Amino acid sequence: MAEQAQFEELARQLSAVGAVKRDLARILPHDCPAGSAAVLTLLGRYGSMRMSKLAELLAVDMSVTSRHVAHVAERGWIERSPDPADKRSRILHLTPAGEATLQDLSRRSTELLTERLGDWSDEEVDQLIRLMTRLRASFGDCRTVHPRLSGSAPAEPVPGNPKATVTVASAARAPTIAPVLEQTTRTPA
Amino acid sequence: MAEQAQFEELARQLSAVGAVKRDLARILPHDCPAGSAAVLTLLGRYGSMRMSKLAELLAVDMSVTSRHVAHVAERGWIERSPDPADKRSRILHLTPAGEATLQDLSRRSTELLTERLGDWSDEEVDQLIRLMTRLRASFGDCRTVHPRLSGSAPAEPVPGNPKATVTVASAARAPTIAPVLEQTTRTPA
DNA sequence: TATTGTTATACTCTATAACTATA
DNA sequence: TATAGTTATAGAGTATAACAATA
Repeated sequence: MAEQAQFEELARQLSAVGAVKRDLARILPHDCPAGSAAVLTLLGRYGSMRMSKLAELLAVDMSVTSRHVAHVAERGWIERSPDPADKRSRILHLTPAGEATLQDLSRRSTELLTERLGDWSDEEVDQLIRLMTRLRASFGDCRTVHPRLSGSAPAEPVPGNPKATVTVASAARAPTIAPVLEQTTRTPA
Repeated sequence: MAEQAQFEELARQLSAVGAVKRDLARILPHDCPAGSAAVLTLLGRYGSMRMSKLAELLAVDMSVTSRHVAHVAERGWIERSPDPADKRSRILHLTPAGEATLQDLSRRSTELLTERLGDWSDEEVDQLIRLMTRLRASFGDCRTVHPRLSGSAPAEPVPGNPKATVTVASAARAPTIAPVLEQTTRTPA
């Protein structure tokens, strides 16, 4: 069990990591803000899905997701087809233009990270990824995705079948401090 | 050297960590948004300093710092005394009320983190702190503070003299991809 | 002329709440 | 009644640019 001083330092680091995120956001195309990039990235990684799934993955409210999705749809990067199984739902999927944009995004962020983290070892990057994944999981992130198994393993993209429609298994976690932790991404109406 | 897939995963984790930050922000008092909390935390940790130093530590533009500082000053948590050495500057320092608020903030965040990270070991938390610190440093964060020495050690508060006015040693780093990386926290006018 | 700090403006991201269409 | 998604509104955070006072 860690001490108070450590927790305060961790809180400080979390607060300060915003500068890194903004640096990463600055290299995005002008018509593709970070929210749009996140939508494209998740659709590219996990394949077609419904709004509610995407909201879960983005870890933001459905209303926020709706805005981001509308933005990328306006630019023709995704399409929203009706869900035959539920007429209230829409299935989101990347268009070829969206795939192209995604590739551009990937190229840009990889270029920047290659520059910035040139002196990091493979293991160090991996460790940071693992710890951040675990951090999110520890925060009761029921939106943390386990595409294959709902075990305690960190979220990974579907390795061999990245285009399969995701079925998110909610991580079973009993919140203690925040008993009203939202189990959905929805604002109670 | 890490691979592209790792960098993309890291970018994804950075994007997703926002949910953790928002969780942490939700427990703040209603009149103390995250920006104010950051100001108080840094003043408490590094002691009295000028606006420009604080902007450096916050890793945001001076104009943003000015707003945050105005907010906490309005609530009587800090005071802005004139700098005898430079009449343009103001020295920021916590008031007793600010110290009290800071203690409250510390208690709240510690409580939440103790809950959420109850099953983390001391070493794991430490490792995450180290990696995040290094991440910020790698991003040319010339605002990363090394109160004592400007070596490659992670930023730590001044251990024995937390109230000493900080003198930030700029991390010497030659940006390559972004040659116009701001060496100041200032928007070019 | 350059620097410190403030203010005005605009943009992004977010949550809350109210609404519709469907289940 | 409950759920999926949309939209309107408000709040926080940020950057840019223009400004005043001082160096």
